[in-house]
Amino acid sequence: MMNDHHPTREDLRLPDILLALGNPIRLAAVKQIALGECICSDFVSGVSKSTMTHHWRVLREAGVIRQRPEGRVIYMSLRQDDLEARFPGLLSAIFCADNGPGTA
Amino acid sequence: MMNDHHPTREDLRLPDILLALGNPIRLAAVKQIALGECICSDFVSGVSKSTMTHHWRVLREAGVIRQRPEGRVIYMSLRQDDLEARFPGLLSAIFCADNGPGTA
DNA sequence: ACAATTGTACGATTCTATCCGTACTATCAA
DNA sequence: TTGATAGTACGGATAGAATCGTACAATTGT
Repeated sequence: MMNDHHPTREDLRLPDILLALGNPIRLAAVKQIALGECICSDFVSGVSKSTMTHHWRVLREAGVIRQRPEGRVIYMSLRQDDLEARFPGLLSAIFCADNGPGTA
Repeated sequence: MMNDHHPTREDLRLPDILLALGNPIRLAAVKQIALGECICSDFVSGVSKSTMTHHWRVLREAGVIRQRPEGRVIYMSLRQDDLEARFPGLLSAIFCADNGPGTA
């Protein structure tokens, strides 16, 4: 069973969010989720399934994404409203940016 | 002697910058530097001098700050222009934000 | 009921971060 | 030249992150 703890909006902490996004795999994952709700297996990363489970957990526990189990899949979405409320402009700055060399 | 490598503007990488800022001590340090150029010993963190040296290095190598040795001190400043050029709006989003619980 | 699919849980390993103390270098002032 | 100051370098301890494989659980289709 999925440990489905999501922090409340008030409990979001900026350092945790920056740390969660400060990993190339997670940043890429979040960018993809930002384009539309998706399930775990939509994301191709080169790491194993269990490693991705770990990354999804980090993102969820930092409050970046929401996981919604439905049937045998888990839909993931960006917590855009919560993040915008607490850290205005942060997501758009991150998504608009060119990540830099070696981060394609 | 200080290892004074600073990445060029083009070499800045978003994940590295987010990772560098995703630490409460470094985030606080950067917020203070953003208020004006300062020297290492201006910053009171509760950790030792050598630990702060480590944090300054992480910030410098990520390209967040610039270190300018002068006499026996090192002036530190935010690389605001470079960061704004590469990641528009990122710094202001981070500095305007309320970090959240337990991050006073 | 059975098999396939989707993802988690757990343990192990490896790598990286954080942190400290001590020793050192460089600069400045007396 | 001697001493104080500002910071780095290095080695080591501890803790945390990333990764994998295997085993498991839940759901769905046959």
